[in-house]
Amino acid sequence: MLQVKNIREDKKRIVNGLRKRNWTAQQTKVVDQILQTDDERRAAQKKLDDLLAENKRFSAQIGQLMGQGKQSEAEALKARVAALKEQAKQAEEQFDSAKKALDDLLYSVPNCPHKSVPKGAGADDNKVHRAWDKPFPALPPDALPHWDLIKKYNLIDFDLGVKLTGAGFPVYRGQGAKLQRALIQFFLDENTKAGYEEILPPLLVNEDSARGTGQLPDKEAQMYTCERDNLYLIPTAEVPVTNILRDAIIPEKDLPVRMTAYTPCFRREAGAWGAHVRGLNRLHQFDKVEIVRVEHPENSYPALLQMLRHVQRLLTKLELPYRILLLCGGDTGFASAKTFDFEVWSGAQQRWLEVSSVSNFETFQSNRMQLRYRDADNRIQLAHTLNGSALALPRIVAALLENNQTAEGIRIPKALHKYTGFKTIG
RNA sequence: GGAGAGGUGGCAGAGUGGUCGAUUGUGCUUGACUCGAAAUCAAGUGUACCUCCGGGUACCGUGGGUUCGAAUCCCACCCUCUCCGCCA
Repeated sequence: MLQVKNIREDKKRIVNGLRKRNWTAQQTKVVDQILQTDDERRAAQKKLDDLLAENKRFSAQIGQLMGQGKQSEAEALKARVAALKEQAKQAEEQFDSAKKALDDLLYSVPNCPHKSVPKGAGADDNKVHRAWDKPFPALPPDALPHWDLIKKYNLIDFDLGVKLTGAGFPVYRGQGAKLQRALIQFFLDENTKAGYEEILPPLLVNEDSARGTGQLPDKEAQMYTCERDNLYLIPTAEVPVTNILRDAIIPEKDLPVRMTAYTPCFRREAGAWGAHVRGLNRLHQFDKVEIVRVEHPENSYPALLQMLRHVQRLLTKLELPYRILLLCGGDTGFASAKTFDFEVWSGAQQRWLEVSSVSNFETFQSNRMQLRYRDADNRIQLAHTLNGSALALPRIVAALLENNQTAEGIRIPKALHKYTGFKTIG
């Protein structure tokens, strides 16, 4: 969540930021409401603190008097304290309600987009950051979409998934399963080479963790829950991996922290179903390798670009046509200040598929989870957090299958040969 | 699942109603000694919020309660460890 301090210091910047998310002038009034509520909270806290301080002084006096055996004087003081206590109770109620009102408001406001983020309402307003300027792979006119290729070569069985679990839970088999494993290992190896520590985290997280990265309180509908145990199935590795550093104070010399993790991801995705979500385009369970960084604020935007270059290298090695979009304000995720999406060209579907989203959250997550570093002057500051997919598997597989189909089978890119153990599917 | 023990500062570990935000040890930082290091000595060393920048308040697993006063007493919950059972 945003820091009240920042809103207070630079309200204009925050309001302008929200306008870039296509907020109306009316909606941005919440910013004033926050400042006003914060004033109320501070006043209430001052009042409460003063009353408590007074109470404490009396209590100490009573203790002294009792020690000296002056019972009657002590009793007299007790009577005076009783009135104070009533006031303190009221002050506490005022403080609690102001605090809660403030938190509710803060939770409802998304991150302020970076100054380089364009204004816009949705996907149509995104800017192409890097276009694909080479030709697309030449496919025969009867090229098959991946859902047909999957059947043809018996790589993934959706019907079996329905039998075992339900729609959106595919069963990978044979070369399909091996391709999955190969990609995971390829990504992890590449990420490790780039300096990211490999993490294998739990797939279930508790409430604190879900709140830390911003899945709670709002987006509970997105997650599968284990209510009996009050746990959540992770929608992305970002959740357990970033929360590793929840409530931590990192010495500045240990920055940046770079981590990578493969996990299955579980998403309920109550939303549109139809042609665009056929096959591997949208699933309830899918595999993803994630990269997470914790950075010094001064270094977070250079780090974001580094992550971009890293993901580009992965796609280049996989020989996939891709483009990079800079998301506009309206399309940028709630917690993010700046997001780039990677899309690969899906030759048979003749459309771009999102395979990675790389974001800088600045202090939005770290403020929520108290992820801090100690600077050279020994001051404690919020760190910046970033993450990105490197990469999400299903759509990578879709593009690989579609773009590389030949009469003799599906060609596997060279970089994967040592992982798959085969050069073609078929 | 059953039985027991326990959750206190980076770590270890005291503290069973008042001057305890907390003894002590250790670690860490700085200084002294030293050619340098070790050892030794001295000082410092939690977090958050508020502030008239003097200071104030809260936090001893979490939430309630008793009391003028709670780390300490009471209630509920959560978690960890040990043993048994089950199990990859």
